[in-house]
Amino acid sequence: MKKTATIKDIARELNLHHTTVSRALRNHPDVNERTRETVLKMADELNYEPNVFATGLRSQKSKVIGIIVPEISHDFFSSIVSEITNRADETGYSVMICQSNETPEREIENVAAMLSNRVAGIIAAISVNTSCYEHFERVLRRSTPLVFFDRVCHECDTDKVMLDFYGGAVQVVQHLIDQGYRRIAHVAGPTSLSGVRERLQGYTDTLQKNGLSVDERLIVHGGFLPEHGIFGAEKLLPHHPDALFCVDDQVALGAMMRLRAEGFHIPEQIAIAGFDNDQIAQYVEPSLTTVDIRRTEMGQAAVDLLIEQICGKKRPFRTVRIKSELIVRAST
Amino acid sequence: MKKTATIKDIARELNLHHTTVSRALRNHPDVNERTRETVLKMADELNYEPNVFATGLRSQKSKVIGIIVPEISHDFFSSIVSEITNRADETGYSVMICQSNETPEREIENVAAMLSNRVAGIIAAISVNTSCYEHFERVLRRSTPLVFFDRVCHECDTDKVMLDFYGGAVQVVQHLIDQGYRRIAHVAGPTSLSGVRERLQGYTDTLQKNGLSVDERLIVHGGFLPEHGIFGAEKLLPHHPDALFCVDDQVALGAMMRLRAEGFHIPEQIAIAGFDNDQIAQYVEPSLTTVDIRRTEMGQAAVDLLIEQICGKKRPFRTVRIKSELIVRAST
DNA sequence: ATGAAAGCGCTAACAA
DNA sequence: TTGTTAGCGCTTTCAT
Repeated sequence: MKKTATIKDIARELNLHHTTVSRALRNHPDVNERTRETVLKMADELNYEPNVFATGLRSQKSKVIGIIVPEISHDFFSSIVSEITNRADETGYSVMICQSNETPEREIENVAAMLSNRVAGIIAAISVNTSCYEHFERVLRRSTPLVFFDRVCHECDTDKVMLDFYGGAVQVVQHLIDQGYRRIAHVAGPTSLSGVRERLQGYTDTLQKNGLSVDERLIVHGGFLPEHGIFGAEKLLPHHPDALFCVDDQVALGAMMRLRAEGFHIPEQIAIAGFDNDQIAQYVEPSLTTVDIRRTEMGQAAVDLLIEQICGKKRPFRTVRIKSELIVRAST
Repeated sequence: MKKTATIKDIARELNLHHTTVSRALRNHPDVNERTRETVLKMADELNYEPNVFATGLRSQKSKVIGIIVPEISHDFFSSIVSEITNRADETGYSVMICQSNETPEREIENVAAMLSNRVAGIIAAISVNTSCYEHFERVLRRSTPLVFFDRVCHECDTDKVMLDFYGGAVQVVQHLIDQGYRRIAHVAGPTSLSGVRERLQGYTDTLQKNGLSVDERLIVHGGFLPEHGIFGAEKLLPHHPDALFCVDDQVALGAMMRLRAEGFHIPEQIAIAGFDNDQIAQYVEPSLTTVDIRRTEMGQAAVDLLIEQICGKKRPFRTVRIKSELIVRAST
C-alpha cells in the first residue's frame, strides 16, 4: 500500500508546523486566512486524506454505523439496509453490515465484530431464536448507542423502532371479514417474536370483536419463508378455511403457490393476505393484499435515533411506532 | 463512551511492561508460558479488546472489506452481498457497504468513502451510467485491492468475476427455438453494460445459427426493473412476438404482468424467459424459465480474489467466469 | 524472558 | 497567529 500524504507532508512542503496544518484543515479560527488557503491547496495537490485510524485513536470515536440483520437477502431487510445506508450517507456516516442467519450464535459474533470495530453505534433486528440478550446488554454496558428495529428486544432499555403489527393485523382481518370471509385462518410465525404475537392478538381480537369464534385449528405456526407458507396451507386445508392471513408476503407467496397447485381459485374460493408489502406483492397473480410498513420512514427513524444517541443528546429512550397501511389488491 | 481496557491496564494489574502483554496476547515465542497464562486470564477478566484504531494506525491495514453495489435491495445484489458477507466472516473480515443508486456521482462518493475508511480492499459492481472510470483508477493507483463482479469495468486492470451472459443467453434462446417459438423478442438492458451486450450477442448469434433472421423491431432496450418489462412488452406487442427473452427476472415479471393484463396465455401464446433466477422466479404463475448464476460461487470467488490481493500474492490479475445454467420452468 | 524507547497520524493544551 | 509538547494504544527494534 503506497502511503498517502499526511499533515506532516503538507507541513514540510509549506515550511509550517503540522499542528498549523491540522488547524487549517479543520477551520480552526486561530489561523491566518492566507495560510489556510495555501494549506488547502497543498492538501488537494497531495491528495491528502485524513487518516481515520489516527483520528479514531485520538477521539475514540468513529463515523461508522453497524447494522445487524437476520438475513441480508430478504426483501424486507435488504430494503431497510438500503434505507439506513442512504440515510447514513446523508449524515456523513458509513455502514458496516453483519447477518446472523437467524442464529443466536452468529448474532453474538456479529455484536462482537461490531464492538471490536469500534462502531459509533449499532442498529439491529434480532434473530428468531435469540432468547438470551446478554450480548446486547454488553453493548449497553459499554455505552455504545443501540437501536432495535422490527424485531426488538423488550428486555433491553434503549431506543426501538417498531411496526404496528397489531394495527396492521386488525386492518387485514377486518378487511377480510368485510369482504364476507368467515373461516379466516392465520399462518403465523414463531411466537418467540413479539411482532408475531402482536399479529396473532390482532387476528383473534378482530375475529371476536366481529362475533366470530377463534378456531385453534385455523392457526398454524412456521417461519417467514415461502416453504412455511406451502406447509401452512397444507396443514390448514383439511379445516376448510376461506381466507389465509399470512405472517408475511413470502409466506403468502408459498401458500398461494400451494393453493394454486390444489386448483383453488383465488380470491373466489380462498383469499390470501400477507404482510410487509414486498416488491413482488404487486406482480404475482393475483396481486397480493398486504400491509405496507413505510420502510423509508423506518430506516430513517432508526438512523436518526441512533445519531441522537451518538451525539449524546440527553433524553429518555424512545420507542417509535411506524404506522401500518392496508394495501388491498386482487387476492382478497 | 466508557473506555475499555488497554494492554497498559493489563500490564499495571500484573506488574508487567505493556510490551510483554502485547507479546503474550499475540503468542510471541519470547514469553514465559506462565506469564502468558496470567496475561490471558487478566485480559479476559478486564474484557480486553484490541483497539482497531491503534493497530490500524501502526500497521496501516484494516480487516474491513468494502462493497459497492448499484442497489442493495435488488434480489441479485442483496444475495451477492449476503454471500460476500458470509465469506468475509469466515475469513475474519468485516464488511462495509455502499450503494450508488445507479448514479456515477454517488459511485464516486462511495469509492471516496471506502478509501477514506481505509478499507483493506473493495468489491464493486458498477452503476449503469458509469462511463468514466477515474475513481476506480484512483483506487488502483493507491494500490488498494479491487475486484469487480457482474458489472465490470473492462478498462481497469484488476481481478474480475464475470457471469457467462453470452452462454446463458445462448441456452435460453436455443431452448425457446427448440420449443418451437420463432418470433423471439429480446427485452434488453442498457447497452452501456457489457453484460447486456453479451446477452444481445448470444441472442442474435443463436437466432442466426438456427437460420432465423434478426428483426430489429423485436429488440427493445430498457433497465432492470419490472416497469421496464411492462414498457418493453407494450412496445413489442404490435410486432407479434411469440416469446420474450428478458434481460433479467424483474423485467420478465413486469412483462408477464403486462401480457396477462392483455389476456395472453403464457406459455401457449407467448413464452417468457428471464435471467438471474431470482427467488420469486419459482413462485410466480406460471413459474419463470430463467438462467441461474450460482450466487454463492460468485460471492466467494470475489472475496477469495480480493483476499489474495490483500495478502500480496504476486500473480497476474485474473478474470473468473461463473457458469450459467438454464432453469426451465412453466413459462416456456 | 522482559523492559525501554520510538513512532504510526492526529489533536488538545500550553507557550511564545 | 504559529510552534512545542504530549499522548491516544499498539508494535517493532534494540538493550538488558
